[in-house]
Amino acid sequence: MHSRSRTTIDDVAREAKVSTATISRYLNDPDKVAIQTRAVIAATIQRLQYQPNQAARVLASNHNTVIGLVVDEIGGEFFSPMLHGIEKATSQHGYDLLILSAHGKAKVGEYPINEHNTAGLVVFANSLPEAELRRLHRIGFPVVLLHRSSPPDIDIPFVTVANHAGAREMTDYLIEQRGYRRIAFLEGEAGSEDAQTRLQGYRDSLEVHGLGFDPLLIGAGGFSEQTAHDTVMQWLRRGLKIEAIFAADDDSAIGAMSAITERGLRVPQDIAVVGFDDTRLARYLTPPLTTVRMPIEHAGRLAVEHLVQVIQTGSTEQRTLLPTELIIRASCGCC
Amino acid sequence: MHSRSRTTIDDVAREAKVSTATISRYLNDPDKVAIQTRAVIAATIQRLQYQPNQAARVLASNHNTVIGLVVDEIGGEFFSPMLHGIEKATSQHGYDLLILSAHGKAKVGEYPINEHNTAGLVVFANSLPEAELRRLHRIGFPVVLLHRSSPPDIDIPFVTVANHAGAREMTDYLIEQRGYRRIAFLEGEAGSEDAQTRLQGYRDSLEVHGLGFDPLLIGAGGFSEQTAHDTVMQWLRRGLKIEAIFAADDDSAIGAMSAITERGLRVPQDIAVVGFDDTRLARYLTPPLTTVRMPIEHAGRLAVEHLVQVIQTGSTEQRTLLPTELIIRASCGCC
DNA sequence: GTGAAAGCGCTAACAT
DNA sequence: ATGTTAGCGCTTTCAC
Repeated sequence: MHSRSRTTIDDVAREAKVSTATISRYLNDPDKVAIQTRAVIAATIQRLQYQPNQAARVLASNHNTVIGLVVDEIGGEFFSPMLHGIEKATSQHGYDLLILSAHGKAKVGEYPINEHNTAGLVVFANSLPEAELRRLHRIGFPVVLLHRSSPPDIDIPFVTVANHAGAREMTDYLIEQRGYRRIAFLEGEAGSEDAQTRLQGYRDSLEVHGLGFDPLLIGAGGFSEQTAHDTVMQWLRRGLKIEAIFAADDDSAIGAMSAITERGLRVPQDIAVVGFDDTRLARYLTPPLTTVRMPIEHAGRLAVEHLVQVIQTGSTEQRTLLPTELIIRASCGCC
Repeated sequence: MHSRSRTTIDDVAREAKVSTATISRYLNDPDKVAIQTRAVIAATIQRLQYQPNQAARVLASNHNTVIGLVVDEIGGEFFSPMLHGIEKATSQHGYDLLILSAHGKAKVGEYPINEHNTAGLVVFANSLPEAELRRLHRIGFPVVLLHRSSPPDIDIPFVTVANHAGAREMTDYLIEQRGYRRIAFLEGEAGSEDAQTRLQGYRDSLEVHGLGFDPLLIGAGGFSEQTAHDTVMQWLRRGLKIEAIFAADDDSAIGAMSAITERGLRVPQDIAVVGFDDTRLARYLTPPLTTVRMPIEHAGRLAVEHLVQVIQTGSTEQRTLLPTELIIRASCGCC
């Protein structure tokens, strides 16, 4: 453990021959201090290498400039742009960023980032259990949800994307433009709202087109290359008849493609594959991946901006649904 | 701003009819509290939805479990695996992670994450100026550098990869196995030690093979797809004769490849391209990218583990140099 | 096993 | 413009 730092505000005050209050003023609003005094203090701080103790400042002022981000696990193609957007917006607004990977680690009421060390929280998907969300909401603490909506009976602002419309559009396209009938779906992670909504979009499209829903055509993708690969491998071994695979995200689309290729089949001639997200990888795949583009970075930025608004004004847009866009490349058999 | 939280340790103490000291003991070491008292306290905490104030705990105990990570900007293919490694190791050792994107924002002595709110720091590349590094070192604060070495006259532990050997090996391969003579090099970011060391590895290989060093064959890559693209475009327009391009990282290799393709040339038949890092994208490119694999995630994990060791025991390995590995794919013209 | 009380380093009235 | 002082919420001796 690090020993207590030697230099405190008292040391500086003593050396500069002023009171601690003046040092504090200098730190928080230099204009309130005479210009000559300012110079003396600056020199003393420099000489003593004084570093204000944040914990003490927060405690005394009940005011802090840290924005917390709760995620479950950092990984996959998805996180990089999201973090980038969040980080940029955070520093633009003069806040620091505290990232917690919750991993479902703590019990409710035991999260190491909460109302005491942050000014507000961006909560990704279901990285926090609903009980903790409710507790935060009850005490009026600023929270913005990202990639999930608010529990129905309370109203926490959220930023998410049009998953249902995107999935619906993609499926419509596969049916109407490409003429596929037997379209399999690789589900996302259990419990993920994104995952569930995309599945619903797919099902609704099938229904509208009078195509029966076949449970055999639904498999686990887990937002993971490996999981998707294994599922598709099984389908293929069993000789399941499939014309196209709609993967709930690009990572699982990659897994699907590699499984198909390994079985000696071709994408899209034998089986078409499409994804969701349009991560950076998508256009580099062979064939390039048809997918639904999500404004990942933008969503991250918006979440922070809304949070800052809540922190500063007490309120913000309740619900933000960002549009998606169909990106047609070769993997769907269009060209 | 969030108003002060309603429930404090005093409230709990009063309601539970014990002293604050007992609550504190319960929080820090329940065994020191009688079992019946424990139950009462637990119930009271639950009922009052009490959340200990971290700032106050840190202040009073001078002890915290946050590990700080300083980066300059989150983005690119590189960060995702690095953060993943860091995050995993951090939580495995029971610490929380505070990430600061420094962006060269603060003056020395003004960093929002320092000895007061963290138990130690992992500092990525040159996200912190040397003066701050020296200050931290002077006060004996635990720091581990990642992807840079220690300033020569002091000894801060660091974890980095064998950039020189990797670049050297790659260049040797291009010359000896592929027979290229005119090999251009796309430099990395100015000031980056990784960048500089890779360039040196390239130059040393040329020299050993009796190939003169041609300054015209060195261009800006900036660890960026765009920068590299522009540089290569210029080279091509000027009709510079090049057999191969060694990009200082995979991102810039992608830019090089797209510039070549846009000019109607082929990789590798007309110009070979190789990169450095082996990010996830590399194998999906067309053609797949020959590159130098770096254990990015592992390096991140190690940095944290060494830091934890410093925090807990006061010392650790001074220098860790992780090996790289040549990954031969099609972009170098091998197949 | 538990309580009383003195801080931790700083801020924010309130004085002067 | 500057000093005095009472906390912020918690931990930690030292008694009992």
